[in-house]
Amino acid sequence: MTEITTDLYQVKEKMYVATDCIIFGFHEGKLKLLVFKRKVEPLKGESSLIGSFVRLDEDLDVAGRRVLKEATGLENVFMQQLKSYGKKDRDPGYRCISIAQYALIRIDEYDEKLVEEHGAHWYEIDQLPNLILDHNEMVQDAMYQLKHNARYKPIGFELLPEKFTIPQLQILYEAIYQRELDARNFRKKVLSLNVLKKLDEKDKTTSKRGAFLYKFDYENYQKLLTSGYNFEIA
Amino acid sequence: MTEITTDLYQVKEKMYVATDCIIFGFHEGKLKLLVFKRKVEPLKGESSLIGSFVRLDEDLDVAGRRVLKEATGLENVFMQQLKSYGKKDRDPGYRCISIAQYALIRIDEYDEKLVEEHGAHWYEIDQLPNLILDHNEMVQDAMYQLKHNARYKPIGFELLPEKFTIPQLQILYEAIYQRELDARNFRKKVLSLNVLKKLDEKDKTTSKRGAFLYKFDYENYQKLLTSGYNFEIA
DNA sequence: GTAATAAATGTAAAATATACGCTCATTCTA
DNA sequence: TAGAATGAGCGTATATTTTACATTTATTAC
Repeated sequence: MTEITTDLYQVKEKMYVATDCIIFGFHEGKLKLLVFKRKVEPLKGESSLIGSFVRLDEDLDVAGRRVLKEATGLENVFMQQLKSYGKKDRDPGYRCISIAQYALIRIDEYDEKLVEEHGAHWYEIDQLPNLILDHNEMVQDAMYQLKHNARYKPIGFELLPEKFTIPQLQILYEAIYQRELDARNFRKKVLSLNVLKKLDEKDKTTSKRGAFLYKFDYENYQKLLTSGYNFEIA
Repeated sequence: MTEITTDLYQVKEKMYVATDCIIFGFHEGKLKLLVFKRKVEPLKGESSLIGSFVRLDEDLDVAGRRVLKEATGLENVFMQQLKSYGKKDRDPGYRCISIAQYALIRIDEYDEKLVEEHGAHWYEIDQLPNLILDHNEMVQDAMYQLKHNARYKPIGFELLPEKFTIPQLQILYEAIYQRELDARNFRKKVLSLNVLKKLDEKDKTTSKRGAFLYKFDYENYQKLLTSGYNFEIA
């Protein structure tokens, strides 16, 4: 057996490695978080993020996607590592570190039944219940990260349906930044990024006139990225 | 025994948890990385980051600081979690995930003897040797993170001696960003941040006239932070 | 056909970033 | 001890970006 990672020490102790998922969604103009109810003791009935142990034959990111899929039915969504939480007594039962990963999902796409089976519930981001262990901290950190990332990468689009209007996009960014944005300036800015494809369709659910639908232009985004473009949004 | 973290699964498998340290320094106008030589098989003699298993009774960040101290003798330096590396086969010997943490140290402060004992060597950041396992990736990620962070948090100061001149600070930022900066604009910008205390001393090692020494003003920095100040540098 | 509603557009002022050249303080040496 | 040499330190003009703000337009409902 090879033993590679450490030079300094012989102290080799195994521990549990878990991953917890911070699942963001956007619905009715509100940024929301998917919160679960524990079904087993201890802390049965308490609110919590959804998580799982990482299996020995499973990549870390694969574990996150497995959890997400089992909780929501969704695959191929935006998911990114947030941070590891490794205080020695973070879990009172045994030593376990958790790598938190956060996902951005289109609420119209997830499987409600699956979610219900897990006792899940969407909460508005500023009306969250108290969560077990260090999950509150995870959510806070994820929220910070989301705000930060949304500013430089167009990840906001991951939370919207494939087709969306500029006003919808603005409301999303307002929810992320938790402040109001100027409609004219916002429109100017996002259009100037050249990553939106205007469609010939309109969405008329919010106005009589209707707002044009757009798609995110992944190809052009990639092209601009490699040419060293700056994507500061809003 | 309580079992808290997971709802979904009973699959509970322990694994090794390691931490690897990416140690940046700044010396002679160059950004450098501390690289170690493995002293044990397998891969004996290969270049590597320094790391250790995380102990069962040890917080994750404490483990990072322990490794850093044992490798360099330094405590109380800037250290921050980078990312977890968790591919199932990243270490050919056994399943082990590693949480990479990066440190910024003042090269004039570290204990050379300790470093030598570990077969360590400072490499310029653009002349690194090949490293074992996924350590190259860790360094790349850390470099990206450093560039990014240096832009919004005044972490650059962590790499300089306590007293430094503006031209020195500029050279550091040039090393981090890997491009030249305009001396007049750089000076204007950093001074406008109001986090530098000008001292009455001069450093005359690089010019006849001498350059005034400054200290980073942590107090004022904290004050400005809480008042929501924007710290974009360079 | 008119009232109502949100979508869409433009421009001027303020703030910020960039580009660029000269003087100053000090040391070295002739 | 005068003056040449060197990097430190400063200021201003221009370009770019951000902000603030008001009106018209397309469509539906009555």
